[in-house]
Amino acid sequence: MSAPALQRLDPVRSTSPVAAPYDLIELIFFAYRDFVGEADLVLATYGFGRAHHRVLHFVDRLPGLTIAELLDILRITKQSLNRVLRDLVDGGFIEQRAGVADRRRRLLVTTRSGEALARELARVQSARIAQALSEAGEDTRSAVARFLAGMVGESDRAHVLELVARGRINGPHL
Amino acid sequence: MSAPALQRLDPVRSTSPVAAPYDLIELIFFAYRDFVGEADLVLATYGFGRAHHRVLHFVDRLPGLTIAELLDILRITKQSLNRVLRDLVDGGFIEQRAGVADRRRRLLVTTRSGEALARELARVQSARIAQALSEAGEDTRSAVARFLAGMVGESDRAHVLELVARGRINGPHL
DNA sequence: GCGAGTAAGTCAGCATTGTTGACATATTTC
DNA sequence: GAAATATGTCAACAATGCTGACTTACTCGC
Repeated sequence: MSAPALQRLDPVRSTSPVAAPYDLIELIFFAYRDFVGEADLVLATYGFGRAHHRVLHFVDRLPGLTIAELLDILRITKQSLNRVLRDLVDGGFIEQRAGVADRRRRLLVTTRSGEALARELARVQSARIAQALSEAGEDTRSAVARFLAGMVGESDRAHVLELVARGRINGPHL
Repeated sequence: MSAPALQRLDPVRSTSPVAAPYDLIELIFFAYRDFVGEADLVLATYGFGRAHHRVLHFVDRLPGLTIAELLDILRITKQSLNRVLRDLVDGGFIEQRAGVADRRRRLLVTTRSGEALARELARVQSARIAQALSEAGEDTRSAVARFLAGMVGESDRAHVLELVARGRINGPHL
């Protein structure tokens, strides 16, 4: 009598096909909704949107990034990118420099105010992450990082991990 | 000599202000990009987008959901919701029934084909989650769930956890 | 039963951010 | 010098958010 009861309490071990992890699917939605929503409020005071945030973030983290690399990270078209990049350049948040070895390339870097905005946005997102980690227990950090890395498409995973590591060795800005 | 070396290896314990967890910020972006991107491919074959997915998902998980509850979950306007809901109703994926106690309410339920589509989408997302969990180690599941719950805004957290639990007691569909 | 409040639907217009297609410019490479 | 490459740009369109204004149907309190 205890075996069937246990099985009922643990759907993951029920007969195939396996039950979907609906709790995680939904928590990812709610977590992401609030994670980006908070940054949106800051961005709105500058007249920017999420698209601007993504560009500013990666340029800040990977100074000297080229257009082609950025397109590869964001997976959008150059027309979409150019629209928001123009806003950031016109607003004095990002500067473009001609490439050294190849002058066709535009190396993107943040200006002083671009760096300040990028850090302000990182700060509010960091605070939320730090709070979530402290609630979940500090030992969950590496588990969460491994899980998130595993969610990235296999064909792109090595590239993503390389980018994340590249940004990190530039060191913390704060 | 070992103390400063350790400190350099653990920026979280460095002097305030604390270093931002850039790796997690970026992994959240890449993980979410690929998580929803895969479902988008399936949705496109039906002529639907992400907005349709969200509606279909929650109606499938919480049968009898009202418009007001759905608006509260998705945090969009009724005009935006109505646009995609109409597509789903016209396509025969969702049905509306008059409320029992209050006939002004529309109780939303999935049709047979709506349920099938919702499950197909849940299946591809489940596969990615299962793979990420197995790579990260199965013991990471609860840590990830706690972290994600902690990322939800505090004012909405109890509500979100209640919704996730409510969906769960309906039992796995597969 | 009547008036106020509530749940939902709708019309019109607009902003952001994605798309495709076509073409231009500057630079490098062979 | 020709072909390939990196980037920019114009135009049009689609998906999905938004605001504001108004309607319909129903419930509730008196």
